[in-house]
Amino acid sequence: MILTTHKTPLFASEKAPGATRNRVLNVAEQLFAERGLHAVSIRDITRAAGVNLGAINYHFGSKERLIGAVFERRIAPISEERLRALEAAEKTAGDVPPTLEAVLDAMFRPTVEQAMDPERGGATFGKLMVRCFVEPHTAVEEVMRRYLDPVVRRFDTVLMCVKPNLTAEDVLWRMHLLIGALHQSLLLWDRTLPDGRTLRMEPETYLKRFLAFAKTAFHASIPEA
Amino acid sequence: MILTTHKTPLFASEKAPGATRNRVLNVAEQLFAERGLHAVSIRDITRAAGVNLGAINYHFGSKERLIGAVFERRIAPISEERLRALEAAEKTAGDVPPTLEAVLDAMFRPTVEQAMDPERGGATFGKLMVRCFVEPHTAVEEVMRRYLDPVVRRFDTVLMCVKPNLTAEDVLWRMHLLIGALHQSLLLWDRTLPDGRTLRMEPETYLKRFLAFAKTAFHASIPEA
DNA sequence: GTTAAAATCATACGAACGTATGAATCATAC
DNA sequence: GTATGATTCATACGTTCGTATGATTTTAAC
Repeated sequence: MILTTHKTPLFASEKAPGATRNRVLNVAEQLFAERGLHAVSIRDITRAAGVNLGAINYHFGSKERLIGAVFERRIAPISEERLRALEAAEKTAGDVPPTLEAVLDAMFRPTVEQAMDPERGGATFGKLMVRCFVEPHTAVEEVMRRYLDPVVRRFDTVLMCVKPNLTAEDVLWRMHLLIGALHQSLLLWDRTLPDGRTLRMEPETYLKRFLAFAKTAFHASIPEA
Repeated sequence: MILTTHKTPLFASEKAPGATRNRVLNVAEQLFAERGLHAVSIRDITRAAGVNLGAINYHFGSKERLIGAVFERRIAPISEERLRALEAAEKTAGDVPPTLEAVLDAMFRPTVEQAMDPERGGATFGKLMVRCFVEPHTAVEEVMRRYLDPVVRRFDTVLMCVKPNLTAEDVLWRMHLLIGALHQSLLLWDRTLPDGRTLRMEPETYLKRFLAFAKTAFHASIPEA
């Protein structure tokens, strides 16, 4: 019996499969990053994407779920990369804990590299991520819990071995300070400052400098009392 | 000629002057900090404040202007404090530039102390400020430009004397990283983490630790190439 | 071609939005 | 008292919001 069924269709039209869905995701990411989650209506998105108003509710169910989908598309690979890099660092280190440098690299390199790669959202997603951290949205919070919490917990555990002189609270607190620093720099990445300057730099330079900053900051001794 | 006019009226009612205006400001600050600028309607505010719907447009002109007023009420004193503290540090130092520690203290102490003082908005305003940084709003941007730009420019200049081995871009970039770190910690100040922990600590402890973090981070050497 | 599912479309609904208006109420000055 | 300005109030306007619906078009399998 010969089955002529093919799962991957030969496109009769010029349109790629999921073209509408993807265009909506891209445009939504762009607009959300530029104006904020609440300030963008689904009409803004469908208009800019050149698709029908109903497209969003058809493909995503609701605006809420669209926001979740936009965020998840980028955060999922980052979380995986982070955990993979951390594991690699542990493997390299062998029986002793990995170096602080290696752990911080595993934590921040995935985000920075993604934020510098136009194919994966570039600076746009960087800004969106900051918004998702700040603007409370049920759908986003669920996605963040699912992807980010395990990462933070995992890194937290390792870092306590790397820096045994710090308490658990110290480690967590410093980690969050660095995440905040990262976000701020992503937010300002392509913004022109009041004096006309910009903070843009080469991706590799950025990564090196940020990691140097992070490593030094993390080594700060705890003040007495 | 005896004028019996008095500018400060003896209140016939129990209501303080500007009571409605102030209640609106307080409630709006609270709600904006909790839910974000765009997610709060003026009906939410007037309902929570127990005042008439028209009160906001009567006292502030528009929602936009209310947002500006809420933000300005807190950021103005902070900006003044920062500049005053920086001047004091320069005076103390005499002919040489002030220490990095003193400059960072002048920059961050006002915000932290305000964020710890319930009388001046406490943690609520800390969160609101983060939102104002992230959510673009015409009225807020104008206020931020007016108050924050001069401060950053002034500190920038001084810091370049304090750390002459850094370029202007380095100084600016590190300053923004630290501002991001500060904001993140304000945002998380009273948030319960997934494991039930919190990052709350004594104000004086917080300030000491953050300044130690900032000072160390700022001293980080620039990576080669 | 026929058929059924998937996708797109124009359109409508009720709710909530920011703002404006004019009457009612209050406080103060004479 | 009366007059005047400041404030509060109930209410209405036009717009935009997210979502739902049913018709229409497109796609893929036979």
